[in-house]
Amino acid sequence: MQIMIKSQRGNAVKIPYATIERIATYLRCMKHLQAQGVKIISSSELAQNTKTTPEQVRKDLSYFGKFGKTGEGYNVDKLAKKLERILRTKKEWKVCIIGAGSLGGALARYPGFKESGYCIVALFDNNPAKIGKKIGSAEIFDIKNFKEITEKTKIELAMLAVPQSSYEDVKEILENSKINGVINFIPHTLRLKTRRKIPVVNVDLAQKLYILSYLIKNK
Amino acid sequence: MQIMIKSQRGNAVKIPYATIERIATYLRCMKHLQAQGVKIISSSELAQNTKTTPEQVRKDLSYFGKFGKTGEGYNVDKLAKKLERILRTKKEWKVCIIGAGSLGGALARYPGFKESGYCIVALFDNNPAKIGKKIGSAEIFDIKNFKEITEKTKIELAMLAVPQSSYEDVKEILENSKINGVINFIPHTLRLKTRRKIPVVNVDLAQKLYILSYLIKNK
DNA sequence: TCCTGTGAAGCAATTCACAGCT
DNA sequence: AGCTGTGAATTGCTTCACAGGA
Repeated sequence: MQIMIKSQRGNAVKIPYATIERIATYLRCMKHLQAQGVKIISSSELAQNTKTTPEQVRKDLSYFGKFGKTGEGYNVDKLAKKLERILRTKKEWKVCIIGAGSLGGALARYPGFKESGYCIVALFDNNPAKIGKKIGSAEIFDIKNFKEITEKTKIELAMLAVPQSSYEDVKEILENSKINGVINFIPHTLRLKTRRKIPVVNVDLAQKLYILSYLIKNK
Repeated sequence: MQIMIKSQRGNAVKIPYATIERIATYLRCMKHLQAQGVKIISSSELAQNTKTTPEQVRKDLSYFGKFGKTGEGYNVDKLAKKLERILRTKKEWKVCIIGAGSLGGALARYPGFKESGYCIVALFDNNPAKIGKKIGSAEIFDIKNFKEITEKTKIELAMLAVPQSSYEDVKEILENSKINGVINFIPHTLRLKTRRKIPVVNVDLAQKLYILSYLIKNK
């Protein structure tokens, strides 16, 4: 899977999906380095911290511009800013979580989202006992009001953390909403059939264990 | 990244990593079909359910053998069994979770692991208030006893769900243990430096949001 | 001397196209 | 007629190797 972008000169360029994944990882690494007060980093050091090769780092970055200084490396603060700009248009995205069970609750409490500029502003559930309660600063709303609340609050992203049995219901709710992107933790490959194309990132937790046991068996 | 396996005839074959990921997804799909009572499925139907192409499905499966019937499709029960056998050697793997916070707790309660044959048998934490309590059927133990308990109980897999600040400590504990594989939810690229190679699958939750916002921006 | 940036080469994965079976 | 299995062709990704700048 490749992603088209416009280059600085205006001509279209194809970017490998794997490059985007690594760019996000480089950014995370930059933030750690900033916290440690590191000012300059070379492609080989960055590669070591992200399980890749120096050439790969340089090639990945070169899709988006020239960020380094020859013979020296990359300025950590500057590169962090550039990578942020590559990955998103906004400073803060508003995110909701569908499903206020243990997984939904854990996602709501996960500190990494806020740190990265993704703000969990609401949860949705169909359990009356949960509605009205708060997790952190995010309130739990009735899933019936999903469309209304997300549109009023301008929530663009949703994370799905409901049990498998609610999969079809949630799919329909999303298709009728104005949500712009979805992270799906339900073990089904989600494909929303709407006119406008809504990107979906599927995360299957059990799949990770299958892959792990395969790797152990065949390492 | 490619993975070498021995083919039926004994010669080594390279398998794309992406193929393994898809095989795990096909298996999940097979289980849904079994639950629905579907007996036969074609490569094109399977492809539709897993966001890929029929050719890709057939090619993926062909690395491991011939599982279909010409002109008909695949027997769901039979294929499910075959895929299980491709992905793992054991019926049940014992898994522990390091970190009994909200993420660790959510993973311990996640029903999908047990359904797939991965049994959460223990959690580890350093908070005395939590030690001795239970989540589902899994007890929370003192992280100090990690090596002893995992070896005695024959736990092979670990999932990391501790805060970033405990990253270095946990890394050391794992390196001194007999754990055979790790799923890492800490936002650091984990690379264990031990003599025997321990496979690690890194899952960075915030990274998924970065990717999503990139896809929205460039769709 | 050291490290970036990048065309070109090499390698890997996917898609095509069709033979073959039922 | 319909669907699998698979070499061959194609496309895409990574690695190489080196020019060029500090």
